[in-house]
Amino acid sequence: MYWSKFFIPTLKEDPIGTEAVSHRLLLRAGLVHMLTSGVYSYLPLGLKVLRRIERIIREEMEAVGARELFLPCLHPLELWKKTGRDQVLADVMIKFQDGRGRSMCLGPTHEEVITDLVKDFVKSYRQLPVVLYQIQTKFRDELRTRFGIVRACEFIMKDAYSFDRDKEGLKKNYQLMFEAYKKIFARCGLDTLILEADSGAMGGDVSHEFMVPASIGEDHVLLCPSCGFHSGLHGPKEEDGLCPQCRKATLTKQVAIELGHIFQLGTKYSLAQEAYFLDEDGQKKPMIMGCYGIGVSRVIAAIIEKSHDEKGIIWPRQVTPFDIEILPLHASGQDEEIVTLASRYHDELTQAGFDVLVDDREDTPGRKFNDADLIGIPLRVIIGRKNLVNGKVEIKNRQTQEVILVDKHEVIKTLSSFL
RNA sequence: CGGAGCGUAGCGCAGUUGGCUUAGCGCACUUGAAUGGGGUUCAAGAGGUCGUGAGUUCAAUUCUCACCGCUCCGACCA
Repeated sequence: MYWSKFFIPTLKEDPIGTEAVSHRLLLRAGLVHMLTSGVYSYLPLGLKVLRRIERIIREEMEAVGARELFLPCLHPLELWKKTGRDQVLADVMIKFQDGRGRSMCLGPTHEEVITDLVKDFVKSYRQLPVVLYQIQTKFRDELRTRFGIVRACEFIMKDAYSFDRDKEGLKKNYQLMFEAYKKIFARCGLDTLILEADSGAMGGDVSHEFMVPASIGEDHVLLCPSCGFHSGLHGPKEEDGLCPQCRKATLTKQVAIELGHIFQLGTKYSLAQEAYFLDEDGQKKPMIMGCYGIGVSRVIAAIIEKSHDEKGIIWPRQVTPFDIEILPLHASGQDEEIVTLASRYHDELTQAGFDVLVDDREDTPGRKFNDADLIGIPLRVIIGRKNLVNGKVEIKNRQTQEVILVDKHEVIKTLSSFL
């Protein structure tokens, strides 16, 4: 891919009103664009990151037997009245009347919709368990949006739902999701803290949150600097309380971003919406449900919060929009060898399975270097006269800043060895 | 939803004690030239309902009011 054809509108200056590093870099690196408060467009580069994360999520969901589907975001309010959540979530629900006078809402979550769907098809214990997921836009009327895409009115969520015949089945699926979540966040290059949590408006009894400590966020965790013990604010009440595990240090309050939340819902929805099945013994029973959410757009923000420097983003390998960026430093098409070499590397590296971006803009080296640091592609190939006179090309690691000079014929081989 | 601040070109900002005749600056953009390893330089351009509406006034981008929008703090939040 060539920069001139990809649409990467980078910003030289920090946009006003961007407190969070991730918010600032998302805008500056041309990943997202704000339409209005809490509503963002994903530009090609940002969408590419989103797709990489989604791919990881899909692989791990499929690996635990969850099947993807796609639910509507337009919901009849009638459905929500069955569970009473039209009241519980009244503050965040975006409601309106359509042209036919129907009361509708934009889905803030999908328990009601999935339950309505599953109950129509699943009638027997023989059909259970059923585990379904989607990656979908959610709508919440947030009065106070914060930190760019961290707390937005419209955002992307992966939500999965399990339906089992009994509690044992639920626990098994819950455990599978629990492990899948650990893998997903690890593959995204994130260290998560897992906390037992409140079920809140979702209902049910067991629930876990997956948090990433960051300099910004809307949640807090209590951390022990000595043994690593951590807890939500529901555990030890005192912020400065002695660590209940090692008793060597006092707990400190740490701001964190909540990326995932899983719930053992039980029968809350199946009872309210009459999602029953006939069990082996001929008895009509409510399905036992679980639900499992990941704030996909929020994952992007968390990754940037955790992986950047003063110059820009540093993408972890698994989620980077491109694997390699090639910088031909040439005077507007005047240096044929450099231009040719850049396109040859592009073709051969693409052939070798890399996702490659060539900064083919007719711009000064300074701007190309700065933009390259900003968008944070892990590996950079710099082709310039300076080294080419000795038959050399420079390869630079974005994270370590490490630079190696390689023979211009060895570039593909050297980069392939990094894969 | 309470408190505070802000709204002038794509972005970041000056400015107007109400009139100064054609509202500026930096970056970005267009054209030309030079440069070509860390946001290079020079020249010439293009780009504006001064957030919206009403009021006061001979005259409003400037004053007053209302509304809209954005940001921050708080409340809220799976």
